[in-house]
Amino acid sequence: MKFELQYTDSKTNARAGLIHTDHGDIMTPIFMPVGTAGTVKTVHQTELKNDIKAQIILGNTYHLYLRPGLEVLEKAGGLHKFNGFDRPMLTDSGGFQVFSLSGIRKLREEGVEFRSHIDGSKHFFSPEGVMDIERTIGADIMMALDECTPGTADYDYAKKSMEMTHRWLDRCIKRFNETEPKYGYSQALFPIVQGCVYPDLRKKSAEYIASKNAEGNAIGGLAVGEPTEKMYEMIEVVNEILPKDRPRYLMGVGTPMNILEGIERGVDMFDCVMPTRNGRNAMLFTKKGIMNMRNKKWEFDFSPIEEDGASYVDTLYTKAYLRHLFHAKEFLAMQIASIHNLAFYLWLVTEARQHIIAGDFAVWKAKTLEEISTRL
RNA sequence: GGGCAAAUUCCAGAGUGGCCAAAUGGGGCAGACUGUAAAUCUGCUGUCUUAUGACUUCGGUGGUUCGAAUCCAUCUUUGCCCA
Repeated sequence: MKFELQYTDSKTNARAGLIHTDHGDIMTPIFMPVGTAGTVKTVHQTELKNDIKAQIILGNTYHLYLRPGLEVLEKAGGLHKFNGFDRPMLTDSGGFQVFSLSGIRKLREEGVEFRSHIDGSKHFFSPEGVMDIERTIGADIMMALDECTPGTADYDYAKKSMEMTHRWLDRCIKRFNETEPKYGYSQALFPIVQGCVYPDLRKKSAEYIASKNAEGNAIGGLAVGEPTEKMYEMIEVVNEILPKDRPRYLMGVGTPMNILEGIERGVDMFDCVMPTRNGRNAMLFTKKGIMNMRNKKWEFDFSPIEEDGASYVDTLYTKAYLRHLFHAKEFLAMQIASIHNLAFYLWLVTEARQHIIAGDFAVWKAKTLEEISTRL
């Protein structure tokens, strides 16, 4: 993997760049659709590529390890061959599941033990084991195993958690360096900054992560219960330290507004379940604002979903029809909403990139932020 | 023609003297969702601009009772059975 920083905005920290991988290039800033179980829910790979114009998608170590399991993935020849998506992929390590599945896991220095959410069976994830799993999945970018600390953690907990994440990182790096990719293309390893909402911890973590000289760096443990302003503050503290010549990945974030704020603060990569999950739950993000497609107000609105929308579904279908599909609980509703939202997110970051290059990012951002935040 | 059973809030359907504006499910209305245990979850859903408040409802009418969706009489409608 190689990162090429192409433009830096003169008034903000926004950047435009290019990530080269063996599965193709990624223009940054970029949004990466989340495909936890080897699929971006309800969306075909052809739609992902041609309509949404996704340049890279995510997979998840915990989920793919449990199902379909490593034997299937290895015999398939890796996740790219298995799911038919031939563009870059990134796998999360299971660090987020330490947070989201906190009720069914035990954490210790050695690693984390999960009770499978599927059948209750026990599975131990060590940093070394996670590297092995990610090698088998074969994503272009592998994430180090971390503890995603809740945004509400107290200082002592956040400090201890961060320190363990650092020790886990060293073990990840060691194993990563001792092993080879399995399918003939290269894989990069991204470490993850933690430190909760505490600036001194974030600073310390960013320095530690930066010292590892990784091909790219991630900021984790944000948008997990802390106030949004704290999140922005932490991004600023961290990006002050993370190397400028490597991509910066803000994990799990976020709303379209969060993404613009992140870009302005020098973040290059984003992922979030919001466009797909909220889409499945009838929430649409558009250039003019946010719509709840279940609302009665759309009942007789036969105008296109979005006049100048980013994908074909926007003009192929009307608001009234999409509302009908949601009320009838038809699968197509979720498909349309997911394609629409993802296409919107990709449009947003592509547009941001163009304005960074054009030199008017700040002006564009201020105007866009207001428009897309409106409640329709 | 005779006998039996039933009619409940938008729908289905509990409730058979006070704790009933009435369970539950559906439907409807709105909200939430941030490295996906989520096609999920939450709230509201008789009227009164707020209610631990008032008022109007349980096929119609008339009774019994301190009090009725619940008991009685009668009418209407529906279903089943016998002719």
